Amino acid sequence: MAGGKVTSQDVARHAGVSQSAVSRVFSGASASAETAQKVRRAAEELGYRPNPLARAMITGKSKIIGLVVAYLDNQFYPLALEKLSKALQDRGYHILVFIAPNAQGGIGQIVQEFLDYQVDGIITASVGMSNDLTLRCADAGIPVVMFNRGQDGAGISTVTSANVSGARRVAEFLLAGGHRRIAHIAGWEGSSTGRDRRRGFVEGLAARGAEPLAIVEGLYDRDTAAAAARQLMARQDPPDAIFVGNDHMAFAVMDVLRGEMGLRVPTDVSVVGYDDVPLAAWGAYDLTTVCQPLNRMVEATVETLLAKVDDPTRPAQKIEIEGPLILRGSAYRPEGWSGGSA
Amino acid sequence: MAGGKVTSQDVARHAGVSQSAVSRVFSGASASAETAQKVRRAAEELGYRPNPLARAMITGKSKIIGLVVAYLDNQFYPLALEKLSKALQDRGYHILVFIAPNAQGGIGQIVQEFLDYQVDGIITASVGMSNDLTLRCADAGIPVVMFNRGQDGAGISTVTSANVSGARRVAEFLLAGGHRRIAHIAGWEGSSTGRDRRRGFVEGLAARGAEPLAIVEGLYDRDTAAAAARQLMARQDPPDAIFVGNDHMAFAVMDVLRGEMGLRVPTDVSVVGYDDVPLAAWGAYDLTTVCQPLNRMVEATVETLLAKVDDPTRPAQKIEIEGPLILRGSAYRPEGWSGGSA
DNA sequence: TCTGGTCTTGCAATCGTATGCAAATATGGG
DNA sequence: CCCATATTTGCATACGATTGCAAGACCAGA
Repeated sequence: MAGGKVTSQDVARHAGVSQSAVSRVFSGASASAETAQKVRRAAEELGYRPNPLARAMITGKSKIIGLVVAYLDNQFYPLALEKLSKALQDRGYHILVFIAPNAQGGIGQIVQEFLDYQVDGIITASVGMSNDLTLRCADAGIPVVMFNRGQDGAGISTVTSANVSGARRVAEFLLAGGHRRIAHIAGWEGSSTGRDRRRGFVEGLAARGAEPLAIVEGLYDRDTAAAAARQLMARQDPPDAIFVGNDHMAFAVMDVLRGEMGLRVPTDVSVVGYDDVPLAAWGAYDLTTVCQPLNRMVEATVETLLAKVDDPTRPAQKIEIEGPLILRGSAYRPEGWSGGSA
Repeated sequence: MAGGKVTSQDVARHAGVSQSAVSRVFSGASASAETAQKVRRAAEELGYRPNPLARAMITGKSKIIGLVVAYLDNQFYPLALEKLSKALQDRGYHILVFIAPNAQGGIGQIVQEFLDYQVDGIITASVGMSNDLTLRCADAGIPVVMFNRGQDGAGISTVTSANVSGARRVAEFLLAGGHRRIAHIAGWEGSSTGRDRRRGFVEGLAARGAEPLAIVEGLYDRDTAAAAARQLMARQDPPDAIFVGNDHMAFAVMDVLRGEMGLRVPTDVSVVGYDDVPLAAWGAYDLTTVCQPLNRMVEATVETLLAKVDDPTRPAQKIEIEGPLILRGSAYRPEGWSGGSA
């Protein structure tokens, strides 16, 4: 209890066994019941805890997972961070977190530091990795899972929601609501989510013989999205519905429509978002949106990652999870729409 | 470039020097210019990077800071996490993050694991630590700074904003605005911020010969705050102004007032929050609130912590930072009020 | 050229644990 | 009761760095 550091040596002496015996007891290797008993007892009395760093040096396993996150101002990611963290904590892992800098090159730096610390695996949340980086990780035997971001190339595991079909459902929903001038404020085209949602939306309209009034880039950024909204509404034929690439931008759009332009939502314009962050359910926005099933995405991410930590020969997986359309007050709700099943 | 791990031994061989020479070059110890040159070159060619775990074992310094965060659904904390993280990254530190479980005992567990990993310091964001825990850390020689949470007892450093004076200013502001029935939905009384804001508010009113209409606990929780708002407005003499213990709860209160009860803010009721999270500036809420100067708080936190990491003999500090009242549209703004200087 | 001092450098021990190997002990079958 | 086999245990080494110590290299002054 007192003093600083108790080592396995100390425990060994106290228990009258060898240091290797202590090590074996704590690393789960075989040991007689009697020895285990003595060791545990001695450890208890001395307040011994195995040193994970020393352990990591030998085994190569640090019980640390590296996590890179980018946009913490979008409420979706703090939540993802929270749930990922908890899920990993529950399984005895720890999290080394990096906030990704905007600079593109920065991610390489970060991965390198992860490798330095011998993390057992890496999760990137909405952050892209170049191919040579993924290669470096594979080379070092460190599994990577990309969360909420798809990536071509067979080497890398990804977990996303079903963005194409989700966006397609939005298109159907808005058409069914009688809207005829439907615009889209898209996410960043450099991200798979941005591209997929856009594609699903266009396909959904096309399947019913319609096409978008306009598509403007929103870059997942509030200011850009707000500007996009102003641009759309300044047209001679302004949209009667806007599908926005995520909730974070949708809030900005609603602020512009209602605050700056005095329009009513959904009476004048219907707005639909994507993500279903908690804020979307709050009274001030009451946003109709496609749910990304965070819990299941997190579960799948952790599952996939740890499976590959335990067995590095596992092939990469691309997991896609369906989420329902959540009907709220920001978009006209046609008769008979029940929220689109998951 | 190829293969897995390059050790200082490899570099030594490649450069034709001893392994200790390599170590000295990379740990900043003295070495002749010529040797340094050879070593760096060899390291470059082989792609060598010092192993921080091995280094930590000997020096005891891991370049890791432990960070505990609790309420990630309150926008203030993701931002704090982001800025703390960036500030520490910039100074060459890494962050081991734990999401605090609701259970009180959990924090002890977490601190223990931090100690296991030999973190160089600990930051707790809005998380309390019992005295025996702080003692354990001090005992292990690990500095702790509490962010946005005060604590009695001389042993522990804290960084907060000036909650008492901030809340006092709110009281003056609301009185100056002609409000006479002013209620308070308080934060959790178990936290210093909750207590200080409440106290400042009461003192501010008292200084002008007024007293609060009512004070209800909000526990920094949306649902609880919403219930508190309903309770207040159900009175025979409902408040004409509500000072809410933080922005996160204030949003819930506004949702109730406007959404459920059809009241207008600030015409029917003025609402003032605390924190000035980004969402407070968004059109849908446009919340008058006291700013917590996040950047300066983060700077002070990191500064204080690292100073003590470098020099463990430094005494604990209690730092308090003033923040201005931000005037927006959720509260009636009396003539001549300029926003209350910082 | 020799002496005294400062800089460099290599050797070897160390941090705390895991693990291969061989010796010792326990177990079981005939 | 003995031999073959299975477990358990301790010894010694390794992981990849840092660091005290002593020996070697170097420089300047006399």
